[in-house]
Amino acid sequence: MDDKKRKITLSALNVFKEKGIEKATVSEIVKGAGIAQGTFYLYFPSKLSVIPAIAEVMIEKAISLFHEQMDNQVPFTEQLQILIEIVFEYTENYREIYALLYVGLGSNQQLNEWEAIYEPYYELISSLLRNAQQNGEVCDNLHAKRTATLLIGLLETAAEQSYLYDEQNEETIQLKKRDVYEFAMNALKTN
Amino acid sequence: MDDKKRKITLSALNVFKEKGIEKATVSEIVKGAGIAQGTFYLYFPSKLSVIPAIAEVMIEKAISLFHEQMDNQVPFTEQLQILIEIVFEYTENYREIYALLYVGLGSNQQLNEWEAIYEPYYELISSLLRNAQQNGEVCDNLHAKRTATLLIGLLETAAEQSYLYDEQNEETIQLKKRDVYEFAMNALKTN
Amino acid sequence: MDDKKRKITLSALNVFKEKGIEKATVSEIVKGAGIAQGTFYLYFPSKLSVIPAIAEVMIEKAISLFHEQMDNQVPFTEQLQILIEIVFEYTENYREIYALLYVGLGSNQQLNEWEAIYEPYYELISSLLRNAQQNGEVCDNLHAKRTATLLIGLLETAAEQSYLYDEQNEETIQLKKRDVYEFAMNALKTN
Amino acid sequence: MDDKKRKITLSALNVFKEKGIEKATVSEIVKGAGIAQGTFYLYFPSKLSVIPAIAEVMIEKAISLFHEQMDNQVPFTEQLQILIEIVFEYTENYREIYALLYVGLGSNQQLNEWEAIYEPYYELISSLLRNAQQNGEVCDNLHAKRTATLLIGLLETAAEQSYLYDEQNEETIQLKKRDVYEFAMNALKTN
DNA sequence: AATGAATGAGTATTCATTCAT
DNA sequence: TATGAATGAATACTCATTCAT
Repeated sequence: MDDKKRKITLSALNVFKEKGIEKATVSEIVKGAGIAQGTFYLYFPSKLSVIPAIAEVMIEKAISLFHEQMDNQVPFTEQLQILIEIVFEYTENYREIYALLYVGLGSNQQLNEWEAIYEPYYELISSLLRNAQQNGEVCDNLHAKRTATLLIGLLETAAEQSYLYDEQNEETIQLKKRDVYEFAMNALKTN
Repeated sequence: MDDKKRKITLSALNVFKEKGIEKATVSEIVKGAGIAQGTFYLYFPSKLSVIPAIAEVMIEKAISLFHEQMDNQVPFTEQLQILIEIVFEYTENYREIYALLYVGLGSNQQLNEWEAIYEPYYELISSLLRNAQQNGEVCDNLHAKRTATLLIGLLETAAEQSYLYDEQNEETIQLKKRDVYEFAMNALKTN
Repeated sequence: MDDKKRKITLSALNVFKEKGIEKATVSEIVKGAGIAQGTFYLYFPSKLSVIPAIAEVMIEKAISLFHEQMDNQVPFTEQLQILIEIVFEYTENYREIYALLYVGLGSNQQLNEWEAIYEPYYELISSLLRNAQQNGEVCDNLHAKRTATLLIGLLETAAEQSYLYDEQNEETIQLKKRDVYEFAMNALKTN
Repeated sequence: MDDKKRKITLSALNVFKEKGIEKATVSEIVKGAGIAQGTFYLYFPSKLSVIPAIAEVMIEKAISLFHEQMDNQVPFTEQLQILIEIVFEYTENYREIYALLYVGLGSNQQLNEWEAIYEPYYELISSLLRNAQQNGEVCDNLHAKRTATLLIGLLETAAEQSYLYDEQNEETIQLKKRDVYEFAMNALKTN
């Protein structure tokens, strides 16, 4: 991505996170990016059109977290725990912006883009499941890609519930992680 | 709820659904409610303060769908299918508004209210699970309330994915329902 | 004056003093008067129409201050000092509302009323001057009524300057009183 | 002053004069200034913040009237008459706006600015008095600056009374000028 | 006379976007 | 490419006044 385009995207990410999409001003975004007001419009046609670029950046972050922390050598039980840690970690940091993007893309009628952006992430989890199936750790009957989608949905929802509703002490968060681990493991395991 | 307050809430629900919260105008809301502009402010202090009232109405609708369609006499496998139908049905109708409320409550800093409003719905599913546990249809080790929360999250996420990403033909939706049924049933069943 | 009318007038005086005429609300005025919103309009046709009633009350206060403190037996030099004290005292308390009324009456196009309301006060000072002229303490050539008008204007302006501009320590106020006493005494005395 | 800022100030002066500060609309002000609505806010943060700029313009006008009409060569008796003419002239033109500013600055809590803005005008009159004192035309005991303040107050009040109360025929105005001339001359002259 | 719920006209201010430089 | 001054459309909220009770 062009250097300035990236600067704008990252600045917008911060401003959207702090103010929400509607209350964020282009003026603040360009201030954060260190460019002039008009320059913004050389790279994006409108304020809302930055949103898909932000979504890309966020999935990049999730995927790079995955590559940093995931270990292909360990058994699936452990891999699932690592995955849960990853999802909880990025949810904690990006929960608000994630919800904003979800709505923002909706109002922007670019939901199809949303799916395309998520695609590589789903694929990553799919291959994890396929490996586990080959090792007999995960039930063979499950369709890897579709199950990956459900699994990610489950983990993200659990993380959101954790950071959204609960009083957010370390204890309840650990409890939630264990709960969702048990739930998912049961759902996936060979009988 | 006061008659006028309810009229305002329902009108706001419709307008928010069509335009989104930020682009909705109080002027349209009152037109829909058949009252004068100033009257709105006798019942709500601001445009955003209608949001919790809408959330209540929506949970009411979900709960009444549940009471209409759920059958306490049938086995849990069938109850789960009914539950999936219910969640997919209200998600189809209220997905956008649901997401809007999520963000709206957030910007309104009333997220704790959100949990309180959801509470009776979680409790409803909990009792379903407890009955199934007594009948030996669901694994006894599971904590009913916490599992209910995860289960609802899973079903809602699946429904959202279905209506959000997919091309929304009847076939893929049926496939998604089957997938999530299998996934959840595995997660819950006694071994 | 009718009891309720007086209650409304006094409440309006307080609210106007605190908020200014434009920012004062009828709602606050009636709250202060302990009556209902609609009752206000049984006594006054509009918010601005209370202003002349307030002006009357204020001149009443000035005149009653005069009757309380003025001593007809003492020489004019001393009477002038007493008059200065009176004007400074009511200016300190009612400066803001006085200015508001001045503008308020203007926008209300009732300036002629303003003069009529002031009339008894001017007359009071006139008779003071006439007495002093008979006693040879004040120059005989001066037209008592017209001089009274100038004198009141001078004293009120001096008091306003004192409370408006200066840092309002007791010392500068005493200095101002002495200045205006000398100025006025020179202007009035027989040569 | 910036060209646009001056245009806005002068337009606001006119609109305030016609409608009063509260009833004046920014929309009218910008129409009069020949600029767009938003441009107003590039130069002033709010409608009320134009007031000090107007006050400056008005004192400028008073001072330039003074420089045009005052003659340093003539005796003080004549200078005082010229001064009275000046004060009556600008009071006639700017009485309403002057009162509005007085209240406007008050509600704006910028009364200290008001004094600072008036300062050069007071200084001008002071030097007039000092010259007259050197020529033995004005009593040496008087403190020039403090007396100047009282004198201006007296003249402005007299002019206001003249244009405010009286029926404003040329005769009563001339009478008022003569009255205030006698009053002031007595107050200032050497005995 | 008294009430107070309902009305709806009216306006300052913001900010995405443009365009002359 | 880059700038940033200028634009002007768009809207939540207030509050004096009314009127059915």
